[in-house]
Amino acid sequence: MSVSEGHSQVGAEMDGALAPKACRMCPVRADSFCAELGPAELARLEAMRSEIAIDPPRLLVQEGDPAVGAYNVTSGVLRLVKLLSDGRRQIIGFLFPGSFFGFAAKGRHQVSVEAVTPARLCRYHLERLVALAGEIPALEGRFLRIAAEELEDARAQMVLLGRKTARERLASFLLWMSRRAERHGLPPSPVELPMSRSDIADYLGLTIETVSRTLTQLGRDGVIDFLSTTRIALADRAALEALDAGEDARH
Amino acid sequence: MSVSEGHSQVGAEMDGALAPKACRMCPVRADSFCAELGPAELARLEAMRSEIAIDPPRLLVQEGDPAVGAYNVTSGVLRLVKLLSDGRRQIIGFLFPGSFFGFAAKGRHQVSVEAVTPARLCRYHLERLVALAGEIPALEGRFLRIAAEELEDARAQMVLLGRKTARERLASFLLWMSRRAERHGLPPSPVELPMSRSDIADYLGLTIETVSRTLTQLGRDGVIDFLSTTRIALADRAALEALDAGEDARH
DNA sequence: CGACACCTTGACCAACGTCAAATCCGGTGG
DNA sequence: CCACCGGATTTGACGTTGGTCAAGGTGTCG
Repeated sequence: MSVSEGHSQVGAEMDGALAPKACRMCPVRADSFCAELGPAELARLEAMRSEIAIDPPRLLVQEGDPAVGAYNVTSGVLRLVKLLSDGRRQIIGFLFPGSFFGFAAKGRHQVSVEAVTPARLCRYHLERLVALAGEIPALEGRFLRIAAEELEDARAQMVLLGRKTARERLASFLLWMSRRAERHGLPPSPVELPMSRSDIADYLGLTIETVSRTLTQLGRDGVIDFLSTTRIALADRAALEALDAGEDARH
Repeated sequence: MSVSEGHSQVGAEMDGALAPKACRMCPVRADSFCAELGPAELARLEAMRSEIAIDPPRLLVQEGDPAVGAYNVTSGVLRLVKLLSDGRRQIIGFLFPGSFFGFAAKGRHQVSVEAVTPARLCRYHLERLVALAGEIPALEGRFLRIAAEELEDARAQMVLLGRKTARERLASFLLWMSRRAERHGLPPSPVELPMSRSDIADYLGLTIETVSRTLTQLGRDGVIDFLSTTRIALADRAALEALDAGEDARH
């Protein structure tokens, strides 16, 4: 298992039949970097775009690969993964529809990207996209804003990983998923969890067992309700928010 | 205690006597975002620049402040801090000479910035700096690169905080300081630690006691040598690198 | 209906945190 | 130059959270 872009590891190329109008009709454009572009610019972007599909457990990108592609998620969920050499795993973040991925500080991707659910993405040639950004200041500004937002998320996650208890981590996670749903016009509760307990554990710096036990405990305490394993109603949002803020390590 | 920019919380304004040539003679320019600029552009930047000094334990910026300033460190060390509401503290990173600070995703700084040692910084009005970046593609590109590098650092730190043992965290930290020194033309060993044990603990997601005990243990094992509390020789770099990579949780 | 993957639960354990005391070290004043 | 002071650091004894190991459940898809 291994290897990278443009090979069988990656999902099949889709036919470009819809390409000319694909962007204009794209359901996630408002949430994506390409929202920044006018019609003429969008046409230029479309010309350098291809579409790919990727199903679990496929890798889109592997840690260490040369950074040749840049991607925008149109549907599905993916995870960003880093491994230690003995196999310990940390999930750095998730990609949802509208998310962008592609910048790499030193010419190589420093994370692997894997499908959590079947997903579709627009792919761009990174250098060409960077060149386009150099010509369109609004686009470069948008990328800068995306980077700043990701940095903010990463910093919040550092607090979670460095200082929060298991209960607080789960509360923060559930609220984060809830807020995300709300931002996309969905109800804030119940929350739908497309990723496995194992993914949640590796995202929160815990084990599967601790995630499971802690969720059970939150359920017993009436803070959440299980509609199913993957659908959770936030029964006591105030309690979750107190936990999220770290109001008291004892709860 | 509190509050923010432009007030007494911040160090005194320095006189601009050297200003016209200050940038050209600046010892950290090669490491800073302004390295990107030609003479004419540099003059424009200088015109919007002021210089400040800040001594511990002063705050340069407080979490939640509106983001009006952007800063470049010319000397000294600062720390980026986030707090939970019950007082638990996570240090998100350190700023060294040449480091840039200022982007905020939603108009407000999401971290506090505090002096670790007496420090000097160039200060810019954030909006004007952003406007300048909009006019100078190379500058905007540099900012994007800075953001990408910070993101990479943050992601590496997420692995550390989520998955590494105390021993591995200290090894990673010491190597990181060593590599940083080396990049700036200093010897990779001994490492000089300008920050307190408490800062190290809050950066690594540990307690002071665990930091102290773990360093003592690394010393007993011959991996490091204490020249003083704040100067540490890396006696067995290979051992540190094995720990850093997470080759085996048992060591 | 059965197999398999995923999830939950239980018993036990160890790494790291907490609480407390001793020691070190730099700065100050005699 | 030396004694003293106070904060930082180290060390020690002990407790707790979350990890490990090991069974059971549960649900989903042939």
